Amino acid sequence: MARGPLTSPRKTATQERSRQTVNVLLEATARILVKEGYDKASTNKIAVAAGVSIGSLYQYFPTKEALVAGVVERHMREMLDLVRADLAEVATGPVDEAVRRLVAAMIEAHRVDPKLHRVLVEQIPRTGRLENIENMDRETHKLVRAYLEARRDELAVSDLDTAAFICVKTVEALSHSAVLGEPRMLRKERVEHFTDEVTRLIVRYLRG
Amino acid sequence: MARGPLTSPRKTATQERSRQTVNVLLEATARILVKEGYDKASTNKIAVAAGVSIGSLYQYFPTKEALVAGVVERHMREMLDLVRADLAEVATGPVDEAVRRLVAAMIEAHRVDPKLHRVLVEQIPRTGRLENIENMDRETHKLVRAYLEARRDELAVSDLDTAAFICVKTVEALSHSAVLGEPRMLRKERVEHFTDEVTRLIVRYLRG
Amino acid sequence: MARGPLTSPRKTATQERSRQTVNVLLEATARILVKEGYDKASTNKIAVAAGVSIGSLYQYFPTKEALVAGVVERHMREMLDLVRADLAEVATGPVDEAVRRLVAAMIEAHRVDPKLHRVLVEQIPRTGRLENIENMDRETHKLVRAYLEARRDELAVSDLDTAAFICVKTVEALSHSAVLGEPRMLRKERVEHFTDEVTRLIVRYLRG
Amino acid sequence: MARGPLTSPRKTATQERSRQTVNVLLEATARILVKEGYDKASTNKIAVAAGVSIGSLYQYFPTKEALVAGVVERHMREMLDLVRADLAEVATGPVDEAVRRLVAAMIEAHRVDPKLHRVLVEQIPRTGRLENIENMDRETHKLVRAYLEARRDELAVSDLDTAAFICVKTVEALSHSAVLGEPRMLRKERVEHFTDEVTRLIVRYLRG
DNA sequence: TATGAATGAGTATTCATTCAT
DNA sequence: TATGAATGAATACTCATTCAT
Repeated sequence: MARGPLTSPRKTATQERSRQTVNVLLEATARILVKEGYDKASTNKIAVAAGVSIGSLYQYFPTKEALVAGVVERHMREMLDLVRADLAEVATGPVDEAVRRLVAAMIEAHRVDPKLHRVLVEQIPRTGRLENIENMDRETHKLVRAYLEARRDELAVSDLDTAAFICVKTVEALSHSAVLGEPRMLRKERVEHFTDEVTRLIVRYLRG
Repeated sequence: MARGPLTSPRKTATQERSRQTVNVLLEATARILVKEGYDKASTNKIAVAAGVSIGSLYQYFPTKEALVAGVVERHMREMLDLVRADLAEVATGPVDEAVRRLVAAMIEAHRVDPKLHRVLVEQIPRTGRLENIENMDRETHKLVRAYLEARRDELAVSDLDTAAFICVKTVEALSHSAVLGEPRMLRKERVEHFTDEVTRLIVRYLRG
Repeated sequence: MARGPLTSPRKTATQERSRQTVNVLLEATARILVKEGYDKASTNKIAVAAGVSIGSLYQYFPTKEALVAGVVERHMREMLDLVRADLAEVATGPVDEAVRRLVAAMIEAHRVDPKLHRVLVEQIPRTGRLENIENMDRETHKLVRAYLEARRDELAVSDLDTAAFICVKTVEALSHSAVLGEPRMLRKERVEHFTDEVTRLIVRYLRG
Repeated sequence: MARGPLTSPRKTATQERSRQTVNVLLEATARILVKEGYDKASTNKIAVAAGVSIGSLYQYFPTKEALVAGVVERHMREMLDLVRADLAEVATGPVDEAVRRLVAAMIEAHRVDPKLHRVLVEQIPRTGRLENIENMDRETHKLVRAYLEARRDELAVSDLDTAAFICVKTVEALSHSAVLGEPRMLRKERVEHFTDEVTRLIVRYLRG
């Protein structure tokens, strides 16, 4: 895209500054959400924590909902990226390997920022733009469904949608509960065991 | 009902009136929680909806938290009672039958009041008395673990705790998602199918 | 005291019971005032502390103000009685002895229930029946003025009212401040000294 | 005003506006305290009286206590400043002159805003920042004690602390009672007389 | 006469959002 | 474009008092 020298679509200083501010605000929001919980995370507190005036905050995010949605989307994207990357690597591999990777990736994804994840899942009111918190699952569902479809003849499943639904929800729920509710289940010496068990659960279901 | 001569421990009018008020308040709270969500469910609104003065509300529930906790506990008890009753009936039966009952009961439990369930799970801040929302899972875990222990020699599981954890969380998550997120998966003609699938998932895992 | 049989103005059982209840209520009020302060001393709390129903409380005292006024009046009467008794004993004695007794009595009076005294003086809103908290001073003023009048020719005062005003207010203020603000000034070994000083202050003023 | 080259620390418009708001709030608070008494002086009423939104009130004073403390401190400072100024002028003068000035100053101080003074003294709950209402007396005590120390050899007092305590409390109590309780004692033609009497009381005590 | 459940106006305080500078 | 003072509706909760039983 960049032909000559200096023609590269460099961001203007202003654009750069804006991006900066947006970033700073999202990070401050995440921090405050974790520290104070959703209810006590006021936009004024967030602005102070970000070192940005409340006026500027509203320049970039017109409502509190938009601000929180920003954090949610960023967090979910991060998690999804991990899963997507891992799944891509095994997209053409055997089922047991693929499932194991899915499980490991999902656990890893929940470890990106467990405290933030908990707040987002447990406390954010699902209204407006925030209704779609479960988007990640929908995306994962698509990926898994596509994989199952490709491997259909190896599998003993009647209904691809139900199968994908079960795989994704199950792996997600177990990762979530293990990371957030039973951290001792994921101590170094036991992660392997846990991953094995979940993998077995899914593989047997799929293979029949 | 009172045959004997005046000895029956009949409730006083006063006690009866109090019990009434408490009930009315819990019901109104549930209704408002569903209609407005946790954040907008103000105690004043609830009192109006209950046809009770705000003063009376605070006579019975000293904080908003206590009021919501009352609703949570009642709802969780209802759900748990369903599961417990069904599980008791198959406590000595074969694994596949028991699992099928667990799955069916869990779906049924999530159908008691799905909208309320969603609000309670998604929006209630886990602080103080409200921290224990997941108690139901803990109770169910105990029941399932006891069952697995009794049937240990039929099962191919190494670690009872992990196995119980996986069973409960998985069935709970799938029921929850199906009832709340994919209601079409539970249309009359498909409930059977869905129950079959989840049962298969668990049974194969346990039987090895 | 009772000569004839059964003619004594004996209180009926009912009257006795009423008097009891009133007493219990006044005592509970004083207790709660000391423990919680005026603002947090609610009539409901007082009723509970008195072991009396809120309904009964309002049968005997139609408003919170009346209840507190009861306590104020009782307390002020107790204090005043002490002063009056001591003053009566020296009503015909020499000035220095009388003043010393006034000072001692005033200190004693402030020691009857200093914590209650503080609450009554510092926190009770002076409205309605409560406006007259300073009544005690007015009574004492009369007594002292009468004494000064009787001894007028020994004294070097031009104006009896001003002199009485100065005596009473001064002794009262110093007793109050010593008892409530500088308790170390009234330790056993120093009471004498303090009493001496205050006595000297007043005697010199009066004697000229 | 700004002669020099732009270096004058001129207040920004913003700072000026803030200072204004604070002032307006303190004045409204004093007004409402006088008109309604402490208990009925709600923050909302005060905000309305100040022509300021309730939100702004809380921007500057985080609690009702802080607001009232602001009024108390300002009022006590005003009173103290009067006393301090007068005392400074006679710090090296003879005892009778000094005492007379102290008495006159104290009366003057109580006349700054007698109604407000009454409310502050009689109704403010002594908790937190408000505990120190009697600070003025403590300050005055220091000043008087220092004076007495300097003049020690002219005086017939054994104990400087007790003497200072007696002087300050007595003069304060008499001024307070005269201004607030017996205003007729301070009518034009009688102030002189009253001041004389109080001065005599103290001077004789000190001189022995 | 005693009871205590019920009342509801009133309180201090918060916080998302606006807008003059 | 950035700032932060200002806004005011809304909130959880209290308490003196009433009145049906």
